Amino acid sequence: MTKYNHKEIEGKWQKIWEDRGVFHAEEHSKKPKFYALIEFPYPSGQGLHVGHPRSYTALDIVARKRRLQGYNVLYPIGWDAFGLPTENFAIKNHIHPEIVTSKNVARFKQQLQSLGISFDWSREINTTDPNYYKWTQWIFLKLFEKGLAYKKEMAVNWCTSCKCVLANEEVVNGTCERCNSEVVRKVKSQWMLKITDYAEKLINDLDLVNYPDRVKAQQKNWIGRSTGAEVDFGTTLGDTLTVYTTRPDTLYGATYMVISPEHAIIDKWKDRITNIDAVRAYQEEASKKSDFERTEVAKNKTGVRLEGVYAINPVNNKHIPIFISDYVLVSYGTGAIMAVPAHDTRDWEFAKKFDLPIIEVVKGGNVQEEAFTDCAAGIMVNSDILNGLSVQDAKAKIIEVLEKTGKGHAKVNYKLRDWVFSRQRYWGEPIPIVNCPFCGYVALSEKDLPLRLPEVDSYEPTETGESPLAKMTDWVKTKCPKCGADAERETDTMPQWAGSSWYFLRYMDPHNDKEFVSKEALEYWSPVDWYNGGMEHTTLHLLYSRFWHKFLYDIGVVPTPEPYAKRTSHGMILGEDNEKMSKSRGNVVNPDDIVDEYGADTMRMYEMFMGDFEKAAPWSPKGIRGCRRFLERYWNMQNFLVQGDIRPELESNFHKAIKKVGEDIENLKFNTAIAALMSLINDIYATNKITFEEMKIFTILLNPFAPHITEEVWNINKFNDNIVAEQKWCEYDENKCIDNVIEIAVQVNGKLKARINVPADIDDLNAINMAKDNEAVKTALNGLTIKKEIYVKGKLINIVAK
RNA sequence: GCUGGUGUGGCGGAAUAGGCAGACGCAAGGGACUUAAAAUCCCUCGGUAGAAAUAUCGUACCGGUUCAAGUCCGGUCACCAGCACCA
Repeated sequence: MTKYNHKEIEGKWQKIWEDRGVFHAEEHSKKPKFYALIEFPYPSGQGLHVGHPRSYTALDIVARKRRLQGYNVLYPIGWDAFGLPTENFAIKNHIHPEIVTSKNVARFKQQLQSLGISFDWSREINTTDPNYYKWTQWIFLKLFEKGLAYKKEMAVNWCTSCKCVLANEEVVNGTCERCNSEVVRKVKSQWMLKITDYAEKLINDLDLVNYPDRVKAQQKNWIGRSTGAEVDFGTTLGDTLTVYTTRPDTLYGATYMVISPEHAIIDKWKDRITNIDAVRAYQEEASKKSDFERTEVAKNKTGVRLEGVYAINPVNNKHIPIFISDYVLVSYGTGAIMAVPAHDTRDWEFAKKFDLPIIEVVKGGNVQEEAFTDCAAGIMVNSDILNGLSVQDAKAKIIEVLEKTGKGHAKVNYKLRDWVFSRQRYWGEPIPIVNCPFCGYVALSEKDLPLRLPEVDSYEPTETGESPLAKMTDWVKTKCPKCGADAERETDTMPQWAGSSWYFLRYMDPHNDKEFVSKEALEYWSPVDWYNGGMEHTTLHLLYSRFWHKFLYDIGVVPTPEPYAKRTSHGMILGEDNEKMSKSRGNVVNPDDIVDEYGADTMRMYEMFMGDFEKAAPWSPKGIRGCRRFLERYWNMQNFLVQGDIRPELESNFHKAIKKVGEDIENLKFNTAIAALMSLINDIYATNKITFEEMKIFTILLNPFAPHITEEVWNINKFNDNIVAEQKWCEYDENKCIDNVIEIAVQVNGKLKARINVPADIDDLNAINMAKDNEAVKTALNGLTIKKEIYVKGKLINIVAK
């Protein structure tokens, strides 16, 4: 037998697969379907990273196994190609982003194909293709039509480097998620999507899907549902101020009120507030701070009292002072709170600083020393009608009273904000809206889609914060689709998240030019059966795409309320130094080098073997050699191949391995599946030969992990034509997984004394008797009285003696 | 601070309806083959004591439940991720 030569084998089989189209999903199939999905890559200039294939290989293994099991598998691939890095590269090097994109895509494609991932390349999509973004725009128009897309003047997150607004989800620790530059607040008119309308469904419908708990928890956390009440406080100036609180039970403990510096009532009261200058100065100061600065000084509470006005507590008519302070956010609840310093840490700090009264209303703490917040089990005091009630009962009762008197009502609030959807950049989907001086914002009609990006000479973002498209006067100037008057196009573009919010639908029917997807394809393929991706998208792409999908479901164009039936998440591949791979650390591993030196099969094996799939794992250049050795050992088994069936002495080894590998693949335990194959090969080597039937089974089990070498072995030995086209996944027989003779551990008082071999079907009494016959056990029991004997079937005997 | 998670050899990691801790791989040491090296094959490989049989300790730390705890319960510490003045 020749030596294992990965270079010859891998190129050969990749070509055969491609020529025969063996991985193309079938149309109009009667087979059961299986839709596996990975997050389509952003084709960056750096090329593929060793992190990418971890996810792709994992689902490739599942997809290949499912094909062998008779499923019609859809495992598609495409390009999430709009976005800033490409645009920035284009600006710097004066190349059109479209050209940059197609170059990067070609590189990525070649790299992915060298890994032997069984993608259906006939369904390749690209978000920057007008035939694709036509339908992204179409979905936007549907959102607009239903009132879920609206334009609003508001304070937004502005990245000083990208010169572009960001969604809340894109701001991390006050900096830009992409470039880490400072994010400041800027008031701009922006397109928004009403994701908040779906807050409740996005939480509740997590019950319908199979996601890891950590993903569900993170999404719930981000949406941030809280239940409480809105309470109307009167004021001595006649106006009502409504506050939101999760603790209406503590209403009698409210000793002052705080409104955010941006609260609208201040303008209304400007002539009645006697210290308006001080108030204005504070507002001015607060507006200058970025969100980041505001939270940085979180410990140190600041504020100014509004002189000349009091709020009136609706339950006891007590007059309490009103402050403005930036610890109250304008964008949450009503922008106003009742402060209960006895039972809220922030209010307590503020009260201490401004020397305000602290009234205990739940017994149990020492509220002069610190806020007593952990008081859910406490009893109400100093609260008139609530005295003596539990916190829970007090909540219910006070809400009842407020509702009866019209002074308040139960209320649910969310931390989730609407999605800021416009970007002041060139390389994105144009928003298909025209601003008409007479009709306002008017949608393009469907027949005018796609609205193509105009050719421009310069894509530079502007200092003024306007989109580069605004400079294209010919393109901007248009007629109102409704009244025909002179009008202007929207010049902002959509964020990168737009195209990725529905791409999995397009894969079902990628070449359709009449509809975004045909009904038939939707009915057959929906939902995605298994979606694997990174944790970093939990509150971005994953949330956004669920929102879009739910909207599409509500308007009747998709058949399922949730897009993904099952979601799993892979851990990151770290550098050898256990740090995140990055150019600046110099610890990046290029997959091309690994494929060249060891081959794609070794690379795939190693990425699956290196650790728990769901956890981060450091790259080890030495560890990869173990996987290469394993494949060579597999290859070399051809040297001692003999005719014959599974040998009786290896029967249970094989059946156990079939069971283990199959189950482990379904449970993302690729590392232990491979370990099982390594153990099996060690067992085979111990006998110095392998039979044809054994080789066949081993080859099929290994095929999803190492598809090239297994095809070659299959082909050389003429088992039949090729695995993917003809072979079935192996079955195991539960009865044959059991050994005839099993080893049992024998303990005396919990300490291991011996191991004995017994027949598998031995009964308790005989097993214990055999154990007691053992010399080592006899010695240990010498002089002791047996108190208790425990036999755990097939595993262990424990004899308790004194 | 809140939410979720993790803590096991020199290293990556196995083992949870409680039942032999360290599977599998890497590294290391020894041996075979070789003029030599590489490759390959075989053996050893948690600590302590011992020539060995063996004994004893050992899954972050303290305590508990149990015949039996890496696994369950109570508490502590450390680290990772997400959120964070959200009332």
